[in-house]
Amino acid sequence: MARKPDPDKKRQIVEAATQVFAGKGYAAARVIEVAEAAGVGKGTIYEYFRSKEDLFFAVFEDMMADTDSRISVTIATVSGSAADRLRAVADAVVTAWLPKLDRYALVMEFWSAATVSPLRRRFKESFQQAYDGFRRVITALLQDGMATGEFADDIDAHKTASALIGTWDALLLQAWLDPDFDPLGASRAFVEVLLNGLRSKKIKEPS
Amino acid sequence: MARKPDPDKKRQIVEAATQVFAGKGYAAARVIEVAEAAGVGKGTIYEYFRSKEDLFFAVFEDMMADTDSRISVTIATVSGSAADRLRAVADAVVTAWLPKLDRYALVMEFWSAATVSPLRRRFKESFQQAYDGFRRVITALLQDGMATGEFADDIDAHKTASALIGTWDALLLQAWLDPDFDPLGASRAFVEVLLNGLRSKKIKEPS
Amino acid sequence: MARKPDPDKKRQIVEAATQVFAGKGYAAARVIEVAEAAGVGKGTIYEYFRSKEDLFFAVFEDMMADTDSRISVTIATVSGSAADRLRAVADAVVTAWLPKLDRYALVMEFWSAATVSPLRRRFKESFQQAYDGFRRVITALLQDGMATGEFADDIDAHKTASALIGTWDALLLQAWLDPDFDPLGASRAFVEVLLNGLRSKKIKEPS
Amino acid sequence: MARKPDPDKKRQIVEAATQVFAGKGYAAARVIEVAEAAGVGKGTIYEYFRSKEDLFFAVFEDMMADTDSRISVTIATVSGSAADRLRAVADAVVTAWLPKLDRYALVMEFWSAATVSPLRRRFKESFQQAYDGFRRVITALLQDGMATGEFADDIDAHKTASALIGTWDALLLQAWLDPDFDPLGASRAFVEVLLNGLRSKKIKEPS
DNA sequence: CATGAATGAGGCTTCATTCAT
DNA sequence: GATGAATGAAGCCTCATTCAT
Repeated sequence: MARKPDPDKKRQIVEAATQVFAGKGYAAARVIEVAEAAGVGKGTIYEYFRSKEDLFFAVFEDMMADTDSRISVTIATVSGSAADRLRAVADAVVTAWLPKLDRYALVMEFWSAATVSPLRRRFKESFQQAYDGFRRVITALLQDGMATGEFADDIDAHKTASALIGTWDALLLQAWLDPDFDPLGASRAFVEVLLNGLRSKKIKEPS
Repeated sequence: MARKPDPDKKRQIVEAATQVFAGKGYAAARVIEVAEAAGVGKGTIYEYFRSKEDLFFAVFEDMMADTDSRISVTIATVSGSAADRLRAVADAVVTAWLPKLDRYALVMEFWSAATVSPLRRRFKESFQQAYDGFRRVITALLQDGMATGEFADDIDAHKTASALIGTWDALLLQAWLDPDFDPLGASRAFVEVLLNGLRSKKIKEPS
Repeated sequence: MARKPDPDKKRQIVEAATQVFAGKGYAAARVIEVAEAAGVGKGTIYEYFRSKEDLFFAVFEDMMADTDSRISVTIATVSGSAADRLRAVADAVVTAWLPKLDRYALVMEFWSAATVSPLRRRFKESFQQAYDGFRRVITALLQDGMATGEFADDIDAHKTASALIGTWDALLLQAWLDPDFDPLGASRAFVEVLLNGLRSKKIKEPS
Repeated sequence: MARKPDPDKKRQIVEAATQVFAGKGYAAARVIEVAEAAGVGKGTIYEYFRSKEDLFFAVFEDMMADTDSRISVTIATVSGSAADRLRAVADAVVTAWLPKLDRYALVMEFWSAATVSPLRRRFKESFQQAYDGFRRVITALLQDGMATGEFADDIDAHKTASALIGTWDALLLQAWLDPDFDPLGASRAFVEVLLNGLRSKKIKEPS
């Protein structure tokens, strides 16, 4: 019987693993469950991944790449005032994640794994990289606004960007916890307050 | 009469567990390690906690209570303008956590557990409760400022509060990831921008 | 506070243990449960018994002695024809056990322990002794009937006695299994058939 | 394709378990001992049985089925007078068990388990079923004899059957306890007395 | 390449027993 | 004597991984 070679099998497994890990968490997830979800035999997993942990990392990288690309696309596409671009990015981040809030649990899992696993370094680095990349984008955006006079010139762009990124992170977390929470609304309201603050000329120095 | 019951033993175990769980993560931590860290026998753990998971939840509650009480104290103590009180709260939150950033990993563990464990409901509820409590405090603070005319009257206090809380959360996370990151500085810079935005009369409506 | 010395405490513990072992079986019973049932501290058990197994054996001996004395009393009391005495013994055995069928489980436990425990020899010997004693009594009774001409003279009294004892054993077992089963009725009906057989002159030799 | 599933492995494990449980008792037996006796890994046991207890129940059912089938075969095979058939059944029961008296301990274990284990319902039901089935057979045999006039017509067939079954049970028990005891002889002698009693016309009513 | 039967290291937990009070 | 807090040996079971087919 000729076996149809399936070059997508790896992807198939990663996707199944994403579902399973998101649903039950890494520790509680069983390799056999991933295999079943992927519609392959248990042994097949090990044809493509050295170990469960390796598979986990593959899921992680897949997710990071996915998120990353969405943001990049948004940044590249939008034009207009710095404020408008910030609004667009904010909306892009939140809406990119909203439909897959169920996978948000995975992010927690990744953090958690970053504490524990021999992979911790890889995870942490990847996370930092992602954060740094994103922060750079936001920082640049803010500095752009400052350069054009749209924003006040005494803003610490880097720190503000850091905080802002964290805000989105946390809004999504709250949405995951509470299905009634409206992260997009909160994000928008918050961004407006922020933009307002950014535009003002006088910023009181932190004591 | 039997050996005198030691009322500190439970606390002693919780503290040891906090260390161990923070260091290696819940899944990787071994009950015997906790026992050794606490200087008790393995069986003793089970005199005080029904299971490893139960112990984990105790660690969680201990941390929540700890954080909660610090914030409450700050709120009760500080007086002055709404802005000053917000600054004080921000500093309190960040500085309360900074010295135990090493335990921040635990928060990740908790999130993770909230997804996975049979305790998930208890975790989620506790989390939401803590978040709600804190959000209520910040919301009240903002509304206070609006009532006195210190802040603009067209702010969505609740949403802003949600976002702000998340911001602190995430700043600490970044600090945990990157020892060079300065969460207090970022928090302060961000709060100033925010306060500036809050004080302005005209806030553009989100589209 | 003067402690009232309780010389019956040992008995108290044996009785509690009887209840607990009968209810849950030896293996499933916990020493603490016996202690609680006896209204003493866990450590107190070890003041009177070397180990859980030792306590178990004490329960066993207590039961054997109890049963033994009841039968002996019956035998000594009843007079009349051999048939009537057999009827009386049959009724005595069954009715002695009926009210404590709940403890019948204990007999099973004892058998079971006889297989396993380091005490196996003691158990087996005690059992055999009890069986032998009882068998001797029944054998004598049958031989008595044969001597007086009441029973046929070609009966194997010893073997018949063995079987008869086993019958009662097993009837009680069935009663324990099935609360609707009437061991007394079955015993009586069976004894009559048997007596009828015993009285007849012609017994066909087993092939 | 994976290693070819071995349809005998389950049987192999049940047989090993029968040996081990009979030898040391259920509680004292270790799963690893069964595994070693079966020549498989510890984990393999759990491929075929949910738990140690489950395995125990499988051993039980195996034994019951085995006994059952031997009796059934005997019943179906033998013809002749009711008395002859009863003799044949008696011999069949005793000789079926004699060669595996070493496993008789298991029956004790089963009774014990029926008291204790979460499986108690299943055990008890199975026991009762086996007893009921066997009793039905013997009852029918007695009634047959009554119908043909071979036995007296005032016999309580059901009760007599109950007692008779118990007798065999208990004879085997005595044989297990005492290697010198001759259960087949006792059974035969007893059956003859009994048959003699059954054949007589006048049976005194139990008071 | 794919599979899933087999494995065994290692975890959590129980509970009889000890011994300080 | 009495107690019950503390202990740790030991068992059942899970599940990632291997490898014969």
